[in-house]
Amino acid sequence: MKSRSSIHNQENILPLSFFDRPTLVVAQELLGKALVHETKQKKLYLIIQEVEAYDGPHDKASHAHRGTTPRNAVMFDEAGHWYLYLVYGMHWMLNITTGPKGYPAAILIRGGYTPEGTLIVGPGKLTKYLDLNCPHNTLPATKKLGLWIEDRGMIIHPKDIIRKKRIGVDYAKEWKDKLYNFSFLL
DNA sequence: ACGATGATGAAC
DNA sequence: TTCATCATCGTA
Repeated sequence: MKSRSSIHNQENILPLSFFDRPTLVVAQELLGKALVHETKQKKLYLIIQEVEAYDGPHDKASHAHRGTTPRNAVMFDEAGHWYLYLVYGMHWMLNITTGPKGYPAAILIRGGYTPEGTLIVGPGKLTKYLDLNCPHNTLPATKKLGLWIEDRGMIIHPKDIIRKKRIGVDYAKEWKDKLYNFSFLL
């Protein structure tokens, strides 16, 4: 039984145990969950529609495959933490870390439905819509610190999950064709 | 098809 | 300290 306040707040924040599982499993289960950004001014959310897995130390598409650096260190740490970084000098990428401590993995959140049902396509557009940038980098997603993921009971049936190659990782040799991109359509 | 735009990491 | 690279996007 959930606590009374949890029900009243309509909040069911995904716990660390959700993220501390195989990355490909977590990636698929993130579809249909609500990504919430709350500040003093406003509360924004999207229903996660497209994700992409970066899994383990050998994945050549992953920032982690050359070992730990100041930027990617959070990928090696505990699951359920945000990894936010800038690409092309202008776009913020939002990732959530997965797997046990010491195992570098994360899931890039690439698309989502707005409350009005508009599909936001692309990780840079998604962070711009939610007004996200560096402040949340490395913070836990499993506490009420302004950015978290909620289960609102939406179920995406496995047969409705579209599985594709990852985008923008053609340099990743034998890892570039892995079907680590997951999405669904309403 | 390409330029914007700046952090990152590896080489030197 | 320099330099190539980049989990992208808007304009053409």
